[in-house]
Amino acid sequence: MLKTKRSNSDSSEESFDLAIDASDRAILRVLLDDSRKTLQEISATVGLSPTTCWSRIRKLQEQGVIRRYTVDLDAAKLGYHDSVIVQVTLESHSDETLYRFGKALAEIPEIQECYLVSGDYDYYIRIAVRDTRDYERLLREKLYKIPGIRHSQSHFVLRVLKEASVPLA
Amino acid sequence: MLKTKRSNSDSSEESFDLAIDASDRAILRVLLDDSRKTLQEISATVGLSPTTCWSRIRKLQEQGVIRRYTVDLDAAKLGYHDSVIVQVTLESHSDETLYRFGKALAEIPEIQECYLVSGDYDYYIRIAVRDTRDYERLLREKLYKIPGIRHSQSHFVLRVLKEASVPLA
DNA sequence: AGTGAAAAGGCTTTAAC
DNA sequence: GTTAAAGCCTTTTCACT
Repeated sequence: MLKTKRSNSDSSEESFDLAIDASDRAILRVLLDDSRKTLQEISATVGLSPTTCWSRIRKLQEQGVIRRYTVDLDAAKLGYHDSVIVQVTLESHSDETLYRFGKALAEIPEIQECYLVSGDYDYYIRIAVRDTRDYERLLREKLYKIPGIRHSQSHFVLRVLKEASVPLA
Repeated sequence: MLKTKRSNSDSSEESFDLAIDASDRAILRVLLDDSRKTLQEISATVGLSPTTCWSRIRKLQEQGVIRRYTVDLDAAKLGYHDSVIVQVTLESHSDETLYRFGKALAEIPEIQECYLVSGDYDYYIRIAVRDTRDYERLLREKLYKIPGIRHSQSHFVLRVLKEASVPLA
């Protein structure tokens, strides 16, 4: 097994590259598309026996490659018809400010994604909103209530071309 | 059943608000966290019988609220240790340019998310990269190969505070 | 590592309340 | 919406290669 020391890693205790081969990736590709496929169906696609697929899947779970089984929901059908990307610049870039701000953000349920990025220590946020009025309310009542914002810029999402999923090249 | 006509919707043929109550949301919350929970477990959490949960889940699937069952993968464990947010401004804002550019973007597997946003008709993109060298290669060999880019700005993701999931407030 | 058969258990459906 | 029950199919284990 190839083990390569990695410098960074904020999502794993293991700092080694895992031995994931083409069959594993084939399995993951099937599960990404439909995690309720039966072992027989998976087996037919990847060309291994159901049992082998099962033990590989179990290993992938134990390694944490598969973090969880979940559902993909249609936000619009739940009333969240729009999405807004907000870029926030903070007044202070101290560790404490960054930490406090990040924690406050994570508690807002409408926030779908939130990244601290390099450059000017900005946050990139994507918010799900019911409509423009809801957007205005969210910003005013929730986002701007968090102290420490120097500046923010919003962009409405006009079209979603691709949504999150891990590449398996 | 309350039916309200909606103006926009690019993800659904149905342009009505669906009748989703607190129990449905409770079920969805369980499934988001673990879509392999048994009906008995779900039933215990939401306080309805397994059969009722089952028929509600089936309805949610038919309505398209549940788009698919999938897995949540750890990108870092698959070798994608970093994430970069790229903001792209196009030279032309014609329909054809926007369409062609968007289509070309969607074909790049490393692109995790891609949004066309209002304002200056920019694209917001998040790319999964193996490391900084991989990032440079991706930009040079894939992104910049697409014609029509006026300007682009990259921000490395330093910390992920929250990842995509639909709010169920 | 992969395979195949066999047991244990859950899903799905129907029917009655 | 609920309970009960039946058949079917999966997952999971285990012994073997």
